Amino acid sequence: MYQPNGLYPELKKNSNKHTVLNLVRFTPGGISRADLARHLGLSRAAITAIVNDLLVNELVRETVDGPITGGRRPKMLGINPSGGYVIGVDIGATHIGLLLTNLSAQVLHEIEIPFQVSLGPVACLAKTDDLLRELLAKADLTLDDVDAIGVGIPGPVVEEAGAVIAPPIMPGWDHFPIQTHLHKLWNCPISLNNDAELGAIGEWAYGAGRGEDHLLYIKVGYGIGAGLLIEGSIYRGATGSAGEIGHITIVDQGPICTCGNRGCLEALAGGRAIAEQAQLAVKNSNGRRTRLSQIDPVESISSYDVASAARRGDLKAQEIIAEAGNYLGIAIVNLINVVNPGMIVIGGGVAQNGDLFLEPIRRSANERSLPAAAQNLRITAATLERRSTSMGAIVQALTIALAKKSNQ
Amino acid sequence: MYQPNGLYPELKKNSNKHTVLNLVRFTPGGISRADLARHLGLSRAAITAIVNDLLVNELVRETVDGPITGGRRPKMLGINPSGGYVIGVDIGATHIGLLLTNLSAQVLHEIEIPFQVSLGPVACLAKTDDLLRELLAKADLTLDDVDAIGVGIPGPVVEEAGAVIAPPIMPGWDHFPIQTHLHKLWNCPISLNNDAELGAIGEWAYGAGRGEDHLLYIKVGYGIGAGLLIEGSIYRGATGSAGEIGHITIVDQGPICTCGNRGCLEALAGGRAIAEQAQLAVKNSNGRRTRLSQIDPVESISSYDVASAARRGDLKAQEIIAEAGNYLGIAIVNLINVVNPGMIVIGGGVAQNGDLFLEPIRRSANERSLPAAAQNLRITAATLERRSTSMGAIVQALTIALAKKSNQ
DNA sequence: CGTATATGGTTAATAGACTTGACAAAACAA
DNA sequence: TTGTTTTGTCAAGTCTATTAACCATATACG
Repeated sequence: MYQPNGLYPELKKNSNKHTVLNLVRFTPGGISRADLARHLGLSRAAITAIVNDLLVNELVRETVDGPITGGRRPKMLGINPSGGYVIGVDIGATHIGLLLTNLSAQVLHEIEIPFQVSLGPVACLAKTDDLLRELLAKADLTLDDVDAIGVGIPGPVVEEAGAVIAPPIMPGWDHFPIQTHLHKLWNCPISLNNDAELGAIGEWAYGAGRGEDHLLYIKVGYGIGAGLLIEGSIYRGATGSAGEIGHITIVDQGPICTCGNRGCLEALAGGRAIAEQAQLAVKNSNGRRTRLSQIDPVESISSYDVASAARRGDLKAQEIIAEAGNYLGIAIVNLINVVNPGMIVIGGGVAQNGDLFLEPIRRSANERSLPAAAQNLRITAATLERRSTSMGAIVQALTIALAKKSNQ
Repeated sequence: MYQPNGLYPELKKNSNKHTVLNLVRFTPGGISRADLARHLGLSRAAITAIVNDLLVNELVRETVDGPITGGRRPKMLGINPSGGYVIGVDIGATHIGLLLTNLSAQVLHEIEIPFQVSLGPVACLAKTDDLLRELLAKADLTLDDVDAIGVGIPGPVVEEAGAVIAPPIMPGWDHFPIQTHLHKLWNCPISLNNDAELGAIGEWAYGAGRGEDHLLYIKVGYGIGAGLLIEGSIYRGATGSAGEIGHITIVDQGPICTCGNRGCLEALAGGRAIAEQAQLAVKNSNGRRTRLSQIDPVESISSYDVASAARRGDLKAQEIIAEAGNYLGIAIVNLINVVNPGMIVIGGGVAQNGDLFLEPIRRSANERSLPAAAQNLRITAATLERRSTSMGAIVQALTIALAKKSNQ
């Protein structure tokens, strides 16, 4: 089951209590005591004791009668949504998004604005602070009402430092103490994570990857990153930079990448690459009218514009998207042979094109990866769409909030 | 600490007892009760009880006085070597090797012969059976004296089936019931694993990767495979084929590979590719005398011959080895960004060339992988040399043997 | 040398988590 | 209705680990 990261190691005590809490959290529709006993391999009596403890602390509540089983009907348990709030923050390369939810992860309020992360940490975090206070004002709440805040950032996070290391698309952020800075602003427990990791957690908890033991989430936004979830916990590697697939080499002497190398995946299939190719195509089209050429100035064409034009039938845009899918397919075949996931979920703006983008990937996977790994592998688009990362941040925040409450 | 695979799930009970046993097994020079208490986060009193249980069952024994600590000198604990034997079997693409050890993994006898795994499962397993009985005869033992046998095989193992799926270098083995077949022959607990995974375990337990939490072992033999050890346990992925890196694409329209695709790593840097390039080089050398050209017939030149010639100064052989290292470097950069290991250990025949082979790899890693992942990453050659895989098989066999004895 | 202090290991009493086995509650089937 | 099945609870007992005391053995220092 889901095990949170090492921030609150006291969770190792009372481990069954926390496993129960996690099963209640992540089982759609709730779960009965008898099912908990079966999942945990404990007696029903033991579960009764654990659940009673969670009931008196008002973390969990009995919701409805469960399905008919041929005997006494089970009482379903769910997280008690009242008694607290959490916030999820998604800082992307070109946007900032925030969600406010109750303790059962139901979204109460939401804000999203365009913002360039390259403007640096001070400006970006100040803007994030403004937005967070705006979000709280909407809900008529203050920071004291918030139990925990999860934050996602598009670079490799070193957990102990609460900072990112040399992130190619985040100039100026290297080693900036993000976690400490935010803690000073908000005085509230904060979980800082990589955006693709959070996307994986979000889709695993509430989206397309529900219940999958070996989930690989690939985020194709301005940059490209991957989050790997193994039996419900993030795999971060030795120094926290696992899944940084944006800078693996795909074409030996390909286009120059922001990281300084050539032919990186991100420089071929990332949102930035897609936008640049579309701009180039419009410039070379000699004024022929297409959906893309109507955008003015040409330099403002974004990957979202290309994606939207492709969905509406623009042939050049479709070609650009399919080509990006093709490059991503090559990278994914390597990932399949190395990681052998049970499911791959593709998120980020470009992935919302569905099969146009996914088909080249599926084709590569079937043709080029080993049968042992390609059998039973599902490749789908993210179902939380723009919210994958911020819902993942909510999951992390809830983990902290619920752990705090259950140890009072 | 090391957790064995799911074969004997009753290990989940008495988990601290087994953690103690594993710490005793894998700590060089043994470990004291006080250190066990610190590692496990238990009281010294609890450790005393657990250790007494292991002592009366003769699994563990007090060895020597430990180092001076400024107080009473600790008594070191080690595995009791007497009372049982295990066997490790390494079935490679072109050889079969067997080790016989006592319960503290000290090698008592050893056999290795050349053998083509492509001759098929029936012939290969019959030959293995002959060798195992020869090994037992050498030690004046019978199969009844053997507690468990670990077996390594160069293809992706599906644990539940005890078989391999579509292994490119093992024609005729697809879905053959290896584990059942061997169990009928030997009537003894058997652990069947992929050879690269066992290499990783072997180097982690007794070789270059001791104590490393995120170890990637890469085996460059006739084929190329990788084993990933995360906090002491093998990562197998969803269907058991994680780490099959031999067939990731390196050169888009490169040479044809045994798997049917083009430009696979194995077809560029595997032992087979190295041998073929050397044979070609000799044929094109117009009779110039080199170390390699003295081998007759030319078709019998193996990757071991190339490696040995390179070590003795043959320039053409060195060039071939360095080029293979270069291709492997490209693949490893991708692995570093995806898996973010703390250490990479390179094993297999070619790796015994040391820096000649490792330098191109280290150079790629530093130039092309992300700083967050490349910092603190060590890349070294395997120290168990030809025994990496068979010692890994011994580790797996010992895990079964000790679990059996401690649950009596 | 004797004494203070630190570490290593054991013991007995105690606390907490889980199991066992019995039983009531609530459903279905005849 | 009665019998069967499943869910949930209760009380007694078991097992594991903790606490706190103790002894054993080392160093440091006057």
